[in-house]
Amino acid sequence: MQKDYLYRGILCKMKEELLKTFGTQFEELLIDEITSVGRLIEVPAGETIMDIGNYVRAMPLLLSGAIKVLREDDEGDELLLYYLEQGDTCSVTMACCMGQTKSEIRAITETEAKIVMVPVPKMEEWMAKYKGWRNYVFESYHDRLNELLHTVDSIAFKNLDQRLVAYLKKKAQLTNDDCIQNTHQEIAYDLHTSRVVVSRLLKKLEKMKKLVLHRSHIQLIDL
Amino acid sequence: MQKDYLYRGILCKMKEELLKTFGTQFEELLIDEITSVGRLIEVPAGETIMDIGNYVRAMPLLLSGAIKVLREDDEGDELLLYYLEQGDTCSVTMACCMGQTKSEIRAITETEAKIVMVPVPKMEEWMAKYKGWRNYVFESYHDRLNELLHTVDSIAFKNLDQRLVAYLKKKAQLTNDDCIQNTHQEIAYDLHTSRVVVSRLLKKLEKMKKLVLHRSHIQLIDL
DNA sequence: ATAAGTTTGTGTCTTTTGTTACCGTAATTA
DNA sequence: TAATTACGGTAACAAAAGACACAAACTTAT
Repeated sequence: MQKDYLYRGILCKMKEELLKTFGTQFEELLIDEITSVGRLIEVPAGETIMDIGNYVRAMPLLLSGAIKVLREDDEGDELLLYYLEQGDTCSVTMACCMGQTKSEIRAITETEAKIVMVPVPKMEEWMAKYKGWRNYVFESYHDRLNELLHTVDSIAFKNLDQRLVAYLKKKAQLTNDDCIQNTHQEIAYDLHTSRVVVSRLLKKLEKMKKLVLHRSHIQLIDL
Repeated sequence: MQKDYLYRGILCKMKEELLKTFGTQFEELLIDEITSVGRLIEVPAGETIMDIGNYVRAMPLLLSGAIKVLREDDEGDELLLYYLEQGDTCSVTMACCMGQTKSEIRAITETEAKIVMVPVPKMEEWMAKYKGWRNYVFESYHDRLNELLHTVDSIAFKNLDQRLVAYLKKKAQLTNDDCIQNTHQEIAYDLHTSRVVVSRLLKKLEKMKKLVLHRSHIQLIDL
């Protein structure tokens, strides 16, 4: 009895969350289906929710928080590709589900995140059944492709100092905070460079009065 | 009378070509539909079939030949992203069709190419109707996403000499010819670097007996 | 309080890549 | 045939980024 009550409470909360994020683009019936087969999880920051080489059995719908998606080189060094935000899903993961192939990327929660996991067979079923779902899946692919294109732009066409500035701006926007809570080493990992180089460039930006450096955090002034 | 006969001949040829490339993955009914609404075009090498900023009204199915897909920076300099080959379609273009947005990329025929152009409204219709089409569209997105990931790898993790070797190998595979018919300047454009740098690296490879340089073409020996 | 670890600043050196300039030769055109 | 253009080789130099070494400042654990 008590348990059943609790369970219904969780479902209610989940439907509410789904409506908040997807209410305008998903059919009500679809939302109900997601509520009944999806699993709502709340993940703290810094958790790896998908890793390179893993097989994928479920597709994530991000209700809140941010997830960073990255790629790894032969030596195990990383490169940030892009962030997922509210309403996004991981297309690469999706593609892996469908194709039964291993994941090519790693996904780590950047902040605390609420995620609904949808089992793979359902996503195929809904594709034929709900236009809203079809459009969503396509738009996701579209968005991710475009984001990857801009990632390519930034690493192929921009210098490290420009990339660093863009990185800091994006981070501030994501966390809604002008104070970046990262060490130089962490930033270096994301940009796939060395700590020394990041420190050097940050110092240059500080001299240009664009930010103020502190231990383990950076106060943005005017980028 | 005469015209009608000719027309049927073209349709026959088109269906035959479609069967050759897509016979195993598309339903027969779908092939018929494509034959009746699609437009078969034969494009010589070097033609721009899609450009940055263009709106897209049709989706291309590549029956034969190769298409290079590239990105441009602020100064108008280019970077090769990947090649499309037989059976491929341009997902970025597709995404633009659906979303009614402008193209983010340029597509140029690398060799002579046979392409079937499918009007946008049909691709949506078929998505609900044919499982074969749905799978194809998804696989295309998947493949393109993965190719872009490997493009990112190569520009972020590899040195120019490694990228050059990979470029030459790919080109030889595409044209099925160990002799690369390009000037150093053309290669420099694709790799987004300068002619001098390409000449330098090619000379190094020649000294290592990996290839032989000639005017306007390069004979690969052992890469 | 001391020791150990973390974080950042800085100097020097090397490698990689980009830039400019100039020359010789091959190909094309007048 | 002469002039022009395209292509490639090379040297010299500059800029960007990476590698290494070490010190100073700050934090945490003992």
